Amino acid sequence: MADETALFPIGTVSEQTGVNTVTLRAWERRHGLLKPHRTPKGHRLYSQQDVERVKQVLTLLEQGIPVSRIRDVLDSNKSRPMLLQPARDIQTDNPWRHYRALFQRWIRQLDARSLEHAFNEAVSLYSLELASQKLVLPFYRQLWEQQELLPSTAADYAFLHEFLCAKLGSRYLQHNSRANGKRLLIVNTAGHDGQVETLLLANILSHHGYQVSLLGAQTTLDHLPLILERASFDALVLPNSACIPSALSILVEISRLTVFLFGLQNEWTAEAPENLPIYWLPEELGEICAAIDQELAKAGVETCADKAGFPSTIQ
Amino acid sequence: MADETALFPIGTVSEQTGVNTVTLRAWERRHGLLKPHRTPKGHRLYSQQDVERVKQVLTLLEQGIPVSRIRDVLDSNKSRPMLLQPARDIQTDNPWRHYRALFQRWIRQLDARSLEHAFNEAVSLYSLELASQKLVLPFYRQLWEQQELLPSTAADYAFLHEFLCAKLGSRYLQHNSRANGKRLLIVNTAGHDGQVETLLLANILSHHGYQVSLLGAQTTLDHLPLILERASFDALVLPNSACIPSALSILVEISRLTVFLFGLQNEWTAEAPENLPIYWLPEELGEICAAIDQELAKAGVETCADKAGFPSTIQ
DNA sequence: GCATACTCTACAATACTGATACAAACCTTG
DNA sequence: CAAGGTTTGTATCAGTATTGTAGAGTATGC
Repeated sequence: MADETALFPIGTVSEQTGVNTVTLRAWERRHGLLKPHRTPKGHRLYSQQDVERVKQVLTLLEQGIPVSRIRDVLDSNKSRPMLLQPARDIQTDNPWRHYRALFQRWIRQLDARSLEHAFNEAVSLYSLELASQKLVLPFYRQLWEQQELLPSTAADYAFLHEFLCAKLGSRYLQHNSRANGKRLLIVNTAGHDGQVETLLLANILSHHGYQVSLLGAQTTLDHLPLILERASFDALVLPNSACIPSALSILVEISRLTVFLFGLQNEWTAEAPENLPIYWLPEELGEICAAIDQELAKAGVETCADKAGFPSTIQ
Repeated sequence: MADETALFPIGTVSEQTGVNTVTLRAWERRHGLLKPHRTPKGHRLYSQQDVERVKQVLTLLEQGIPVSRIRDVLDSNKSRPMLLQPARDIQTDNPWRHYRALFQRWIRQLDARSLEHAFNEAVSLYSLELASQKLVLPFYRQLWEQQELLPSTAADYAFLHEFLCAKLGSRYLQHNSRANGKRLLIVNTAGHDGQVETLLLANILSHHGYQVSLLGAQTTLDHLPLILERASFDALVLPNSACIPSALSILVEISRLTVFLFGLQNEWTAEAPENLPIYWLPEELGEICAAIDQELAKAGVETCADKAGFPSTIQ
């Protein structure tokens, strides 16, 4: 269990990161890179976040950024979460090229550990939304296409898929355990191929504060009414695929839930029923939360006015 | 028997937990980690909860958290909802009944957060191996069977599957990033159905220190030679399914890798080639690491020698 | 009466602390 | 390109903290 409250002594941090204890102290003394808590007697106590920071420092070092500048780099990114260019060297023009190269390398070598490093760094320097859109998803989809043609890349795809499921699953659980907002049910009716996209969505939403429940590929629309009786949700999120308009309409009418669809729009969806609370999520990942917030706020108002007296879930 | 009110003297606790009596007293005196009841004459009397607490302390110690901090960590967890509740039910007779009930409840309500709490607790009180064997896998398999018959339980299965993938993936990455041992390649040729078992295995092995790379369901035996050229591994771990004896034999001869098979043995495997380094992993999860350690140690010493002599794990 | 437990002090093995020192690598600058 | 300075990782040191264990002396329980 990764307790947020857990604090580690310097030796443990050294083991976990591979940085000499002496060096850790030197970084702190010379550059203030870390400011661990102290015991009353002065022993350093590092939090899990400190450990993460050390790992970030390491990856920046690998890119040839001098230690003395790293603090500025890290702190300036912290204050402006989204868009600041990280260190200069990396990103002469396109920051993602750098990460693409890293991804390529670690995936070819099936090195999950290094791949995780690269992933963490990209996400922490930018954001999950941006990193996904610019790096992860294009890469993943490209491998998927290749894998169908070239058997030699099947392993790359299988490896990345497994990695992304693990990593995104991990973050989803972490965020979700702290989430306190409305309850969303995400159902991946798209099967294996939709797994990564679904997990990504779950990540974004739980990070934003929604309490997300995730259902895997064995569920179909038919099951949903039964499920919705058992637990109360504020909205339903579905992939476009395997959504039969009529079935969906009926579902919405019965459940009186707001439904969000994600993925590419296809024919029928252009003519989606207008009088039902069915919405398309924007393709831009960064806009998804705002879109849901907005519709749910509206729905929240309507609900009270419209169907006053009814419990928010169906009966 | 074994009511929750049972109280043990310090020696018994020491035996049950492996912690020296002197140490237990020191923990109490120096850090107030435990506050056992006392007889009128001052002898310590520990409850079952105290014993559990000691075990929690041990797992935190393993993570490198200093004894002096552990009290805070445990107490801050206590203030959070789930963690302390089990106290009574757990140990009446069968601790797993308690968790089965919790699992049932949280799965029915699709409540990932509570489910995670229950999972964490079971794993930290016992071990992943034990919790998997006694609780998680039986539960998972039961749902799998039900789900084929009763459509109403399809969601339960889909939910648990997704949860386990996320949770096990998360722990796997965490362990793996600290692992420093030999490199293992686990390939899940079994597809969706093998995902949880494979992740479980990856967890156990990476926790034990092996550097584990994980390949998902798109890989077949045919791909492996290509893959093995790109990255070096010390051994290969495969599910029994989809293993054609002849193909496997050839693969082993070419790659000169030790291969471990997991899952139920089927017909052909009884007659597995005896002169090749192909071994079955024991069904008992707790014994898997030892088995691999043993074979790899042997292989390491007499790499190219003839290992016809020892049929230990095969069979 | 013998095994077990109690308290308290002591001790050895680590681990951590700040400070200083030094060599190698990386810069300026002339 | 050479001289001189700076940066950075590591080594060392003396002093202190932490932590498991040992022992002495005494009390309890079956």
